Amino acid sequence: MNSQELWVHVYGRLKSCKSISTTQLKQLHSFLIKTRPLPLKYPNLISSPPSPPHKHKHKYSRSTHILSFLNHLEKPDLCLSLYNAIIQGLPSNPTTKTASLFQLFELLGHMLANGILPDHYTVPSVLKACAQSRALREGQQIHAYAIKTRLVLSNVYVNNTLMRVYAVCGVIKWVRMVFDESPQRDLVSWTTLIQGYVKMGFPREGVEAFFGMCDAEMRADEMTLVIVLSACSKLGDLSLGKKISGYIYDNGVCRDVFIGNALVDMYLKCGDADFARKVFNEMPVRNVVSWNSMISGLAHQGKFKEALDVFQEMQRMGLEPDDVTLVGVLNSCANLGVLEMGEWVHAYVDRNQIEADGFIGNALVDMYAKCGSIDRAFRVFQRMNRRDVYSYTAMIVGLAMHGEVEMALDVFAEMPRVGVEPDEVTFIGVLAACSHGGLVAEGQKYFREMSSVYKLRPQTEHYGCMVDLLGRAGLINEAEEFIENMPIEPDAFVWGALLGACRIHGKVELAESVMKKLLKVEPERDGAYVLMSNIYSSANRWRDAVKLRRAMKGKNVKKTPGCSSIELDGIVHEFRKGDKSHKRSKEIYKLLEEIMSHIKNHELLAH
DNA sequence: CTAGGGTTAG
Repeated sequence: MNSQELWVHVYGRLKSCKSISTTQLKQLHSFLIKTRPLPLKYPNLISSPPSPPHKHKHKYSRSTHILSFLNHLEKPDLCLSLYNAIIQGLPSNPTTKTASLFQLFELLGHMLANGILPDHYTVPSVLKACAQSRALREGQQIHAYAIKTRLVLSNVYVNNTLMRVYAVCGVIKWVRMVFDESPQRDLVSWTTLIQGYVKMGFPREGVEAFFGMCDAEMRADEMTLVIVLSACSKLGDLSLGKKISGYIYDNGVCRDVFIGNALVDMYLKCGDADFARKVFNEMPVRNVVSWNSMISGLAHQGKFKEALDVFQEMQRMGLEPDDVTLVGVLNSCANLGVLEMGEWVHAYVDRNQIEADGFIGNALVDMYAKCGSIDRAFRVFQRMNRRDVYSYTAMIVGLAMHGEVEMALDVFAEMPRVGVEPDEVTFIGVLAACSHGGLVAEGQKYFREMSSVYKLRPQTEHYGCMVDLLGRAGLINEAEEFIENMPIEPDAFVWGALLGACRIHGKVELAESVMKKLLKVEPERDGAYVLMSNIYSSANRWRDAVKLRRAMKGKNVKKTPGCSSIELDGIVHEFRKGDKSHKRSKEIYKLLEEIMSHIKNHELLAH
C-alpha cells in the first residue's frame, strides 16, 4: 500500500466512523489539501478547492504523513476505528521493518495517551508486524496487554497472531502454551502450531499435532496439508507421506499446484523418484517451483544427471529458471564435475544481471571448487558483496580439497574480522586443511577452539578429521589414544580414518583389528573390505587379500558401484561399473577390452 | 476491517 492508497483507505474508513467530530473531519480534510498526498484522480475525496496539478511528488514517507497529521490536530482524540485503519494500512516493509515497527508503537503510544484502548482489531495487526520483524520483546509487550484486557481469552485472531509471533521467533514452548490456553481453536490455530513445530526442526511433533487436529474433527485444507507434507519430507518417512497422500486424494485437493509441488518434494525426499515423476507429469498446472522441486529433489537424492536432464527439459519448454533452479543445477554440476554446464550457468547469471550473492554466489563458489577450478571459485568469492558462513565454508572446504592449506587458513582467519561465525562444517574444512598440510599442532588448536571459543560441539566427523590428522602424520598411537578418550561413540568416520592411516603407514596388524571395529559399526558397506584388501596387497599378502574378497561375497555386502561421468557438448554421459544401459554399450565394452589389452601388453613389455 | 502456505548450499 503506498501513501496515496493509505490515505484513500483511511479516508474511506472515516465514512463509517461514527465518533469523529465535525471539527476533526474538517482538520483532516484541510490537512489532506495542505500536504496533498492525494493526486487529482481522487476528486471526490478532495472536492474543494480544486488544486492545480503539482509537478513534483511529495517526498514524505507514509508514516510521516500520518504522524504529522496527528501532530497537527488540535484535539487528536481520533476514534478507535480510525486508528485501526491507520495501523492496518501502515506498510510492513521488510527492509525498513524496525523503523515501521517503531512508528507502529509510536501510534500505539498516541492511542493510549488519548485514552483509546487497542481492541481485537488493533492487536492482530500489531502482532502481525511483530511477527514480520521477529520482534519477540514487542510481541511479549502486546501479549501482556492482551492478557490485561482479556483479549487473549476471548479472541481467536489475537491468539493465532500471538502464536505466530512466538513461532517465527522460535519459541515453540510459548506457541504451545498459547495454543493450550486458547478456549477456541480454528484451522489457523492448528496450522500455526504444526508450522511452528516443522519450521523449528520438529517435524515429528508437527505430524503428531496434525493427527491431534484430525482427532479434534478439524478438516485440513491445502495450506495445512502442504506443511504436513513438508514434515514428511524432512522425516523421509515414505509410508507416512503415502498416508497423507491418501488423505489428500480422499479430500480432492490433489489438483492444487501447491499440493502438487509439496507431493513431488515429499516423494523425492522419501526416495521414490519414480512416483514423484508420476505426480509431476499428472499435475494439471505447473509453475517454476514444480520444476525446482524436481531438480533440487533429484539432486538431493544424488541423481545429479537426472536433475540436469529435467533442467534441460525445462529449457526446451522455454521456461525461465529462477535462482532456486540455478542453485539446484549448480549443485548437480558440482557433484558431477561438469565444468562446462556450470560455466554456462555463471554466464546466464551475468547475462541476466542476477546478483551473484547469497545462494547463487555460494553455489558458484562450490561448483568451481568441486570442478577443480579453485582460482575461479576464489574470484567469485572475492567479488561477492556479502559473504555468509556458507560462502566462507564453501571456500575453505574447496581450498582444503585443493591442498591450498595456507589460503584455507587465511580465509578462516578473516571470518572473525568480518564478524561471520563459523559453524560445524567450516571446521571440517579447517581440520581437513591442517590434515592435508600435516599441521598437527594447529589442527589440535583449532579443534580445541571449536568448543572453547565457538561453542560448537564436535561431531564424529570432526573426531574423524582429528584421527586422520594424527594418523597421516604417523602418530598412530596418539590417534588410537584420541579415539579412546572420545566422549561419543566412534563411528565409521573415525574407524575409517584410522584404517586409512594404517594403509599409509603399512600397519597391517593394527588394520586387522580396526577393520573388525569398522565392520561392527558399518557391516553393510564395502569400504572396510576394499581398504583392507588394499592394505594386504601393499604388504604383498595377496592370499589374504583374495580371502577377504571371498569373505565379502558371502556376506551380502552392498558394493558402491564405481561411477564416473563426462560432459560432451553439453550432454552428460554417465558410466557405471557393469552398466549396459547405453545404446552403444557393446561397442564401448569392446573398445574398453582393446584398451585393456594394450595396457597389458605395455605392462608385459615394461617388466 | 483482522490470522496460517511449497522449493534453496557446505
